Amino acid sequence: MTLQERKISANVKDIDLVKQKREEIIRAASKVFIEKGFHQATIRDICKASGFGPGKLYNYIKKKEDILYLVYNKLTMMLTECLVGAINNAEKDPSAQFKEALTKTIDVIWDYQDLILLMYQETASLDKESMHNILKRESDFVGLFRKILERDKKKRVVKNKKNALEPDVIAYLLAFIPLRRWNLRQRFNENEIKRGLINFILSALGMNTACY
Amino acid sequence: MTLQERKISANVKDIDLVKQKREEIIRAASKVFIEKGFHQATIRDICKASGFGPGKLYNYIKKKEDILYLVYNKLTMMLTECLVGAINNAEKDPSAQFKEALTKTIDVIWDYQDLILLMYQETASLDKESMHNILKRESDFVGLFRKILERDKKKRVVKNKKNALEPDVIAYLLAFIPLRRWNLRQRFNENEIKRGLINFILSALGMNTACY
Amino acid sequence: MTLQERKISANVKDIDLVKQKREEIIRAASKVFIEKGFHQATIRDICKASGFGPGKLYNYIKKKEDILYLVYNKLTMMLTECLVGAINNAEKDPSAQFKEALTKTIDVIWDYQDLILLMYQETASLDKESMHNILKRESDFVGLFRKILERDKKKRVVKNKKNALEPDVIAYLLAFIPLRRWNLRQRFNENEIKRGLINFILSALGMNTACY
Amino acid sequence: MTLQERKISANVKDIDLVKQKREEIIRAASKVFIEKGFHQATIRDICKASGFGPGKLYNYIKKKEDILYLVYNKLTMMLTECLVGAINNAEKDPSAQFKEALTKTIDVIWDYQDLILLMYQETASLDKESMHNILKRESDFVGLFRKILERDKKKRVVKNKKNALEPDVIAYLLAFIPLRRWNLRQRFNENEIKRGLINFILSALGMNTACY
DNA sequence: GATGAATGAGCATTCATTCAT
DNA sequence: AATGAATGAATGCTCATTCAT
Repeated sequence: MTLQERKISANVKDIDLVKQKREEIIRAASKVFIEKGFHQATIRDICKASGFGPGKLYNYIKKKEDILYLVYNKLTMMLTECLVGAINNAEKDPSAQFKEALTKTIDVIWDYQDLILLMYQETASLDKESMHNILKRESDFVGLFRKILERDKKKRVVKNKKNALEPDVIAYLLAFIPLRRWNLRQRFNENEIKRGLINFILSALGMNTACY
Repeated sequence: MTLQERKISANVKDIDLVKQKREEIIRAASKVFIEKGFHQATIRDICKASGFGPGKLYNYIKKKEDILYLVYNKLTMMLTECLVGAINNAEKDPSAQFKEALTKTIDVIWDYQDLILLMYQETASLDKESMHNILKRESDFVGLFRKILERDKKKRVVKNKKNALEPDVIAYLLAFIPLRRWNLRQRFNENEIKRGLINFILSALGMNTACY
Repeated sequence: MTLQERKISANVKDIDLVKQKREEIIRAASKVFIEKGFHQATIRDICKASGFGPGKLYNYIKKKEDILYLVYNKLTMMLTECLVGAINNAEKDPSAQFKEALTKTIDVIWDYQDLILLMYQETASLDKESMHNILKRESDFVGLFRKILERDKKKRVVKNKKNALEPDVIAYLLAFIPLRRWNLRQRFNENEIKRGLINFILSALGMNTACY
Repeated sequence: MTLQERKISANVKDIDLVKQKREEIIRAASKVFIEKGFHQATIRDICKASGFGPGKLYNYIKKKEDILYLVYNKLTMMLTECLVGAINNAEKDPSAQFKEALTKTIDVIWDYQDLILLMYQETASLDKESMHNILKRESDFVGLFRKILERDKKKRVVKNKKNALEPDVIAYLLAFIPLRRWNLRQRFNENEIKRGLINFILSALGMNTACY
């Protein structure tokens, strides 16, 4: 599950500078992409938001799409790290631990729902290699869930359903909030959405939801 | 739940001709949009695919985005009709009926997964009015599910979970196939995906999945 | 001073029908041209205003510009006839007669100021032949003035200035109202403008302006 | 009578460069507009004439119409400056001074007759703000004439006619040359036209024309 | 002679990318 | 390494004109 980053070549040689400037680009571009979408966002928009001139910007990327990849890369790194972190923090009993991991993950997803929505909408805008790379992250993310579910099944916390698709569906359910946000906003508040989703997942897994 | 279509004005007066030519446009544009996405697809692409010249094309629409709306409109109409049809076909016991409706809906979704993916990706490309219109269809779709679930709960087929978000999540799960297609293709075949999804939904609702 | 009309060929053979339909076209197009200008006005606009379809319209003209020529032709015919009429109506003494001709001409110009403005603005949009034809009308119009002024000079009504340009300038002054309309509207009313112009012309000619 | 320029925003930041490049655009576009008129002139024509590519061109303007405004702006600035300059050059007696100002102004008008004709023909092509701005220049120009005439009246050089429209008509007469050029060319040469016009104006004002 | 759908060259404008300084 | 003006192919769309019915 090592994350093999697609390399984006830069004119600038200083690796640390590249890393630092790309962070600035990611920060600015995220805002612009969320606001306008990838295609509507122009390089000029990103220049304005980042304070870079086009020449400077293109010293750190090769094409516009690279910026999208940088944003996605950052995001998927963060999400994966978050899930890994939540899981490894194993102090409590398996059930409570899973619930906590889920809660934490959903909290993070809530915070980044705009970017995650963007990711679902604009992944197709990536070239083959970038897309393959990002999809690999997602399948790693699903794999992480599979591992947790299997571990818990062994410990008999989760009722065995023998449904091989289950981890994929669970992982997919996590995108519920970003993808349904606009449809839910009028009818539910943040807590209702989060709790509703967690309860649904837990009961789908046959886990006790009493504590919520 | 009446579907209020947004009217797109045309230069051509003959209503039937407009209807017919727009079908051709929808057919051609669907292919192009699926292949390239809305923004990458040029009017010239759609002209080539439809055999229309730009002038002819613009006799039936006002702007590029109208074509996207026409495609969405067609799709959401079909999906809603399909679900309504499946539900009203009430001969069997509630449980069997729900399962059948679900199976049929998922079959249709499978057939149109490319377009549904497009819809999730490009809805943001619509103008306010069109987007509102399409989102309304989706919420009608969810409402349809809520109705079914509530009807079945009364008949004690479905275990009551008191989760107000449930219909939204179920409706959302139907988009699993289009949205996860690329992530699943390598590991599962059509039947595994369909059955896996149906089983997950049924067991999440607490319904017997033995027959599958 | 015979007005040699440029012939515009028509698909339709019936001469009277052509004449009648062209009158309708002129009526409708005048409104549209005044409102939007020649270039901004589309054939569709003229179709809408006239109730003609494009096919019908093009049965009576060959190109868009022909319509402009038809409008100009109508207008210059009317203006010339008006001036000729006013002059030939020779009952009073020369001085009074000239003043009356001037007054009447200016009244007509006032009524058609929109079209005359259009003519000054869009003459350049005509092709060579049409433009030549229209310019010929203008020089005929000037010639008419020259004739009057010379006749009056012999009768010693008008002081002789020996300025060969005078008739041209006087004719030009008649366009003062259409061309300066927008600059005058805020500061003067109809009567002030008309009287001011007439007085200026008369005193430039050295004629008594007491009666005004 | 301060001339409030409408600001046209540019992508290029260097103010001096903008000024310089816009001069080039004005130079090239003037030729093209004179030859073809504003609407017939395409951006490609202006690109070809200026040696600018469309991208470069649009770095200095926002829309095609801005070019027309730039041309007009340049022209009206020049005309006003010329008149102001001629007037302030007050060494001789009022009568001679007025004649000189008139002569100089008409010389300038002669030199720019093509552009002035364009201005009369295409002002309607400007948007509201630009048109308002240009009309303001014209009324300032008329105001300038009013001032001169009133000054001279006080000094009894010009016979008082008590005609409030007089300055407007005089200013209007200055456009005689551009607007009548094509009608005059065949019958008069440059000097005849200039002298004829000056004499007409002077005698209309009741000034001695002996020296001409 | 009327109808109105079809045609397609042409338009103004944008914007990712480059490259001289 | 930074700057920002220049590049120019490509885009969505219009509209005078034609022509089958």
